[in-house]
Amino acid sequence: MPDPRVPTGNVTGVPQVPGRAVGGAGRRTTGPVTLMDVARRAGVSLATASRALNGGERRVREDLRERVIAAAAELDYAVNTQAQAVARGRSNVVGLLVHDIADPYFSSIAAGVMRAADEHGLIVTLSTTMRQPEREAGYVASLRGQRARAVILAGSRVDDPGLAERLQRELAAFEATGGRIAVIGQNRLPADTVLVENRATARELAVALAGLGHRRFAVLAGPKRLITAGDRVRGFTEGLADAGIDLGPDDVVHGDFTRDGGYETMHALLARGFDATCVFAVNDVMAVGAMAALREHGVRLPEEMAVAGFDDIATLRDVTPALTTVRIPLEEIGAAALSLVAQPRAERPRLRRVPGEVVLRESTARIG
Amino acid sequence: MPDPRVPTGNVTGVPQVPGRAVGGAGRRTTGPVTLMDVARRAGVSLATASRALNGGERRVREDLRERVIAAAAELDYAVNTQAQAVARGRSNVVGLLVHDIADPYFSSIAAGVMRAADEHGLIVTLSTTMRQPEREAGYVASLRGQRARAVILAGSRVDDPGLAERLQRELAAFEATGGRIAVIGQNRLPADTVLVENRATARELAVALAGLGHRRFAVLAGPKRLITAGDRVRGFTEGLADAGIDLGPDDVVHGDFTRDGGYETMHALLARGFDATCVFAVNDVMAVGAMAALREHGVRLPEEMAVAGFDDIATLRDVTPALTTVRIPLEEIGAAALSLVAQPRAERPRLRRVPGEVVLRESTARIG
DNA sequence: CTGTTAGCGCCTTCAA
DNA sequence: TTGAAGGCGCTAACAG
Repeated sequence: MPDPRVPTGNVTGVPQVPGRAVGGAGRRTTGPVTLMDVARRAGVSLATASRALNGGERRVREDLRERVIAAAAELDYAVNTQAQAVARGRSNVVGLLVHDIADPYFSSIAAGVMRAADEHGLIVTLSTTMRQPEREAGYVASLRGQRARAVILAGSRVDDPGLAERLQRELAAFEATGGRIAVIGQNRLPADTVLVENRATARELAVALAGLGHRRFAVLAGPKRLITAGDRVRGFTEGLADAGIDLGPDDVVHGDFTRDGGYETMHALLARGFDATCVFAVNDVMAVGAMAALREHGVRLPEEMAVAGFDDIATLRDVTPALTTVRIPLEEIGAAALSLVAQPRAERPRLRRVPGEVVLRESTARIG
Repeated sequence: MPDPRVPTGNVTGVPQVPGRAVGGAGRRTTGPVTLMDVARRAGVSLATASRALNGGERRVREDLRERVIAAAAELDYAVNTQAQAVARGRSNVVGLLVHDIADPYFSSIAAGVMRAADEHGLIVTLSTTMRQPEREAGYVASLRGQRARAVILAGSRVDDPGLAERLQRELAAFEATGGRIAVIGQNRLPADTVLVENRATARELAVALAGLGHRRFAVLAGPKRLITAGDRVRGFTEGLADAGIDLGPDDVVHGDFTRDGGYETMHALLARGFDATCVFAVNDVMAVGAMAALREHGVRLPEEMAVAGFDDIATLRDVTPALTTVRIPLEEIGAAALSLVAQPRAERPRLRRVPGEVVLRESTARIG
């Protein structure tokens, strides 16, 4: 159960919700069953009913306790969590902020968050920026209004000082009201962070690809301001340098962080002409788009062109040729982020490093 | 903005949250800024402040209104939506119930729900059953506790009278407290429904495949109790019958509704031996799993075996050979469901029919 | 148009 | 252990 304190109702199977009339002095309205109703039916006070139902410490006599629980079940009572939150000053909801929930990267993270939230008895509200990072701050403000217990920022940080400052202020305000914060991706905010080793693993990937005999590369780099994308490009460049390979500015082309982004930049590259044996797309979804574009141009994969991605998206593991990529444990990352915010705040921000793993598959054949 | 009534704060850019001391009689606590603080700073009453900030109808003098808004901005005030909901008796949250958010079918629907929710100023809380339909009722109860404005059931209905009855009772209770309900998929619940024409379109698909010359089929049917899966199998069987083709019980094998389900049942089928030129998997994710299994067995696609799926998952549009499938407008379905629950309840449940569209691609070559 | 005053449903001291 | 009562932050009559 998501929250053990919430009576599931219907234990007795008596569908008594509409038109119930309690005790001698029935309630006037037909609105939701309230704790008052339960208390009256059980013949106890409001306070006792509250303690019996919620009671962290069991300081209520057993028979009364049972009567209250029975009454709650009979009336199909469900505690008003909003009122509970107002009275207690804090709620049980965690806000999850993503750029696009249809993107498998985010939906995998979300799955992990949901699983962990369930275990912790927390409720998750979802917000999507529609890939407009400038909306993040507004959502954090909204979550502060909801008195959310925590917020998880799953989207990549953005290279924009103005935005970052506005977001930081909003986060500070959120935290000032007792909210917890976790960031997934980069360690650029003074908050608990699940750091994905984009740069280091992209570097390993480059070395591995060079080891396969590739010497000339093109990079589909994603949006310029997205730090996740930038880190991957940087790491990749470094890895190539390790192998004595130089990546010219013309070899790096920018575009959207989506399938269509990969498709279009690949098309542009093909139209312009380029000299490489291997294309690195900074995420799998783009890589798949690039593969489609290459095929349309009659380029045979992997013989005539190698392609590598990043993330190891589960749904994409069956594309052909199988995609060389970096495995990122997205679901675990989501779960880890939720665990962080479920814990009380530490003195210093916690940092959880998550390594990636290079996975060489058929899309990058050995050459030379 | 998600909710125009929620002041975004930080309009002035004064980071005044922690340690503010208002007017002569500063507040004792350092807790969240309250409407009372705003009212005091603006020199108006609580009611006026409330009206100025929320004011559906603008019945507050302009200068006062401005003073209140300025005060709110200076204090970085964010209305406590929980308290608001308690006072008003209803909240702005909609519960979205899916089986698995990592499944692209559900994440696409979720994307549509999010987009529409944003337009309507509603907040979405996500719940996942982890593919255990018996958990649905519990989540509806939890949403009743949250005083959610509505719930959207995105997962397939299940063929289980006991479960259905428990869910119905829970939904009735939810509705009795003023909640709205929308169901995606089958029209088996007395609630607004976005009906996906699984059966009719599966039938069309079968006819189309028969038109390609196929005469012997195998069906990866998914779980027995999942009605979405069942409807697709039924429609497909009917379509074959239209073409004078009989589908024997041995030609239909059950398994999970996932990629691995498709992979494993296909493997089982191959191990057992079967006589078909075309495999129909009841969703795309399973179809991709089946393709992987076929390849492992050295079966060439599509020459030696045709494969068809269902849903037209965007992320899977680039598999090779391109997958024949039925296009379902998942995002629009999600948006439609949200629109239904955003409207006031009608006398009779609304029904929105969503047709699918057969998309023939390379995975099902013409034979004969 | 503005302010006063009850609530909304629940939790939680504070006495008993 | 139990109950009465005040308070959480906000809204919505109801008077002015």
